[in-house]
Amino acid sequence: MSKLSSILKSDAVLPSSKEVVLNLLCTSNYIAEKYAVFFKQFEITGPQYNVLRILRGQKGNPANLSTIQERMVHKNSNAGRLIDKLLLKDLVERNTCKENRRKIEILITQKGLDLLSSIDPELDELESENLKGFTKEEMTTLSELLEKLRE
Amino acid sequence: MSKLSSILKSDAVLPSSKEVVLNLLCTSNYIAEKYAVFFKQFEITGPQYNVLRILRGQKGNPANLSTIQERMVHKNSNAGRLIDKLLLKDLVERNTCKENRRKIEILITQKGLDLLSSIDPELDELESENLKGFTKEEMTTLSELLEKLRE
DNA sequence: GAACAACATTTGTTGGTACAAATGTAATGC
DNA sequence: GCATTACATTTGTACCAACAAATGTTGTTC
Repeated sequence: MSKLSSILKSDAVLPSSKEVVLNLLCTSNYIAEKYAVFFKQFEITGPQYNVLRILRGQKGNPANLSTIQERMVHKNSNAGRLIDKLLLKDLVERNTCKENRRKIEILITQKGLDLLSSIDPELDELESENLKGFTKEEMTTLSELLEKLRE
Repeated sequence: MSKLSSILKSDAVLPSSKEVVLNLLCTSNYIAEKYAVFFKQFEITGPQYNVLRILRGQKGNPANLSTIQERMVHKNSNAGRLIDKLLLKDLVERNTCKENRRKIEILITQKGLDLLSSIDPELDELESENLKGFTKEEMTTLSELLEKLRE
């Protein structure tokens, strides 16, 4: 059972608005934890994967810090320190930009690309597993309602 | 605009399953951030509020750490250190249990209760504001779909 | 060209999450 | 009663989030 009441061990009757928010937070935690466990096998974290994905999307062009920050799921994370961690694992390369020495150029390394290649098929599997009980319509409805909540 | 593409600055077409997950994470961040800003006025954080709520729900009976942990939205948070923070603000009281000295008894203070009283009406307002565009049916549907995702 | 503002990143600090290990206490079996 | 086990909390470490301040660089204005 994964009802709110059993997660929070409380039988209190809540207004629908609180129930929605608590469901949102609990489900988000649940999914985030699944991802964390998944990424751990690759000795990486979710935010670090996010950075690598963005860098791969650059298709060879270097990205600077602010661009990465903008595109991350967590806008307020400190991309600089995430890059530090990725550097230690040789998954990215960092150079100061010659034309504008305020900027730094960040590139994904071949090792980084290889790691992503090994992660992606398994991640796809995890994702379809997560949503295996859902019809296409339910997924669309859920996405729309979540989007509406951000308005 | 709060569409995923504008949040993540990417026009990539994603499979529905990835889209749902990203929408979930983005919406959860969005809401969590709103709450963080809200609680900040009261010099408290979301998890700390969560602990205070649980303690108030005890209606005068002390709670021990493991009980609090169990009932929290974030199960893996370190309730012990949250209690430390609350102690510094005199919002809770901590005593070692006389019958079983392994346990500690945690109680919310009058100051803590007063703080909750001042927070609650404003929080209710924030919550109904968050969901003001939703019909009752939409809220139910959203809660159900979120719950289904945890199965 | 010196002062100033704008930009890009780095650093520092506080708070929380996640997990493992250590500590102290109580109950159980022999 | 002593060792073992289970229980409840504390402590330690690594990582991320949130935010403010500092640093270094470039562009602009007078």
